[in-house]
Amino acid sequence: MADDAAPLSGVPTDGQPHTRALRASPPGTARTPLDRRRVLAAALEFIDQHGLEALTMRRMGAHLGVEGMALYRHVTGREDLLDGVVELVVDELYGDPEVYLAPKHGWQDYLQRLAHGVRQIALTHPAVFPLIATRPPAAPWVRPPLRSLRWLESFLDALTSHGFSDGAAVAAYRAYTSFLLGHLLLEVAQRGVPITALDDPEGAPDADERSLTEFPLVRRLSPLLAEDESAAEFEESLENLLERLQRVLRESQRPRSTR
Amino acid sequence: MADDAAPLSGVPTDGQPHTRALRASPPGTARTPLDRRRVLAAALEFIDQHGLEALTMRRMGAHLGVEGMALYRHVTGREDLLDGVVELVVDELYGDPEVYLAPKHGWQDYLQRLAHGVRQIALTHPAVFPLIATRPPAAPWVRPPLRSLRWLESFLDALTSHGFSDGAAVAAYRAYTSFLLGHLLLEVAQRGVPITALDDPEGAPDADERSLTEFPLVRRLSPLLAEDESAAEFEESLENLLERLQRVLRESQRPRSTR
DNA sequence: CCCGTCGTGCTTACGGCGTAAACACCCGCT
DNA sequence: AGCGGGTGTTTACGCCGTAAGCACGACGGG
Repeated sequence: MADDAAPLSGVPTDGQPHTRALRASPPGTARTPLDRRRVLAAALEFIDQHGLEALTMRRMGAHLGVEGMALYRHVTGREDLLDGVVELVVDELYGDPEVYLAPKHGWQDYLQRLAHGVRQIALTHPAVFPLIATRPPAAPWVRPPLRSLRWLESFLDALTSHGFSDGAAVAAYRAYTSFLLGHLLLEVAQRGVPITALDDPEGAPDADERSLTEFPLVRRLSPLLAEDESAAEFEESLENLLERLQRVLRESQRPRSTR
Repeated sequence: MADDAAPLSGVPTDGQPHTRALRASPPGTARTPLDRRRVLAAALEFIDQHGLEALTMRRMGAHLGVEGMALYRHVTGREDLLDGVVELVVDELYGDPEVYLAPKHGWQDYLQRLAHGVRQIALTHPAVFPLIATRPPAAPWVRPPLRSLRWLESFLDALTSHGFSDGAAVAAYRAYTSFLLGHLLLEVAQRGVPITALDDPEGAPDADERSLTEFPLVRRLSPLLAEDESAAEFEESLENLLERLQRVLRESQRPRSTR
C-alpha cells in the first residue's frame, strides 16, 4: 500500500514524500473533507458490499481513500460507527414516500405502510439488519427494529388517536416489533447474508440430499422447505396481527355484553 | 499468570520449570484431559457469566486452566467453538422432561411445550440467544431457533401426522420459528444482556426523563413501556398463532362450501 | 502581508486477538 | 526398553482497535 495516490483528484500527483494525494485545490474540485455523514454512508455501502465482519477501521479508511485513523475525527470508535450505520439505515424510513409518520388513512393503513417500509429496508440492507436487530437500544423500551424515539412516538400516536387505550397501544407496539423482527431476521438470513459475499471455496450450500435418510419427512418436504414464500407469509402474518389488534380494539371499545 | 498451579490436584506441586500442573496421577484424580464436550460446556458457562464478546480463545484457555492454543486440539477455531456452543444449548431441549419429541397429546400440546422449552433456554442463556438467532444455519431451510434437523423432522411429523398437509406444515414451521425468534430475541434483549455483566461506569441506563418533551406520548406511556409483560404476551401470541393454525387446518380438511 | 491558530489527516506505537507451526512431555503399547 | 500418538506449551506472524503526537493547508486579525 502507501501509494497509488488519490482516487479522484485530477492532479498528476506531486512528488511529496508523504501527505501526498488529497489537496488538488486549483481546479475547483476540492476533495470534500470527510464528515460524519460521509463516513457513515461509506460504512453502510461497505457493509452492503462486503458484509459485516469485513468491516475494519483500516479497511473503512481505505474505502474512503484515507488512513483509518482519520475516521476517529468523526466517530468515537468502531462501536459508534456501527451505531451510526444503524441509525442511518433506520432513518431511511423518513425518506420513503410510502411510509407516513402520521396515520393519514387510519391506523391499519399506517401499520401496513410502516411494516412494508421496514421490510424494504431489511431487503435493501440484508447484511445490516442483524445489526439493527441485535444492537442494544438507546432506551430500554425502544425495541428493534423500530429503533428511534420518534417512530415510537409516531406509533403510539397513530394507535391512541384511533381509540386504542394506552395499554393496548403499548401491547400493540410490542406485538408489532416482535413480528417484524422475527419475520425479517429470518427472511434476511434465508436470503443468504453471505457474511462476506464470496464465502466457502468448496461447494457446501446444500449438496447433502442423501444422509437425510434419518429424516424422511425433511427429505420428502425439502422441495417445499426450499421454496421462498417470504412475501406472502409476511402479508399473511401481518394481516393476522392487524386482525388481532382490531379485535382488541373492538372489545375495549364496547365492553357491553360481558359487563 | 505463569503459576498458581493446578486448580484441583491434591499434589503440593512439583518444582518443574514448565509443563507443571496437570498430571497428579498417584492419588487417582488424574485431571481429566479436556475434550470437546468439556470445552464447549466451559465456553457456555463463560458466556453466561461474562457475555459474548468477552470470550476469546486465550481467556477460554485460562478459564479451563490451560493455555489457549490447547483448545485447537478439540475445536477447529473460534467459529467452530461458537457453533458448538449453539448446538449444545439447543440440545438442552432433549433434556427437558416437559418437552416431547413426539406429539403425545396432540399437536397443540406439542407446540406449546416446545415453545416453552425454547423460551426456557432463552431465559437461561440470554447472552447466547442472539448467537442462536444470528448464526447461519447448517442447511438453508433449518431456521433458528429450531436449529437442528432432528427437531425439524419432529416438528413436521407432529403436524403432518395430525392432518396438516405438507404445505401447511411447512408454513406452520415458518410462522412458528418467526414467532419464537422475534419474541424471545426481544425479551432477552429487554432483560439487559449486559454485554459483559458490569458495563458502563457512569449511570446512563435511563435517567433521561426530561428531554422527552419532544415525545409527549412516550413520556406519558413510559411507565407502561417499562413494564415487563413478556410472559403474558408470549402466552397470548402463542395462543393466537395456534388458533390461526387451527383455522388453517380446519379449512384444509373440509373444503366443502367453497367447492 | 504575515503569522498564529485550528482543523484535518498521517505516522507511529502498543497491547490483544486468532491461529500456524514446532516442540515437550506423558502414557500405553509391544 | 523403546517408541508412537495424543495432549498441552511455546513461539511467532499478521491484523485488529485505538492512543498520542506530528505535518500541513486554510483562514482571519494585526
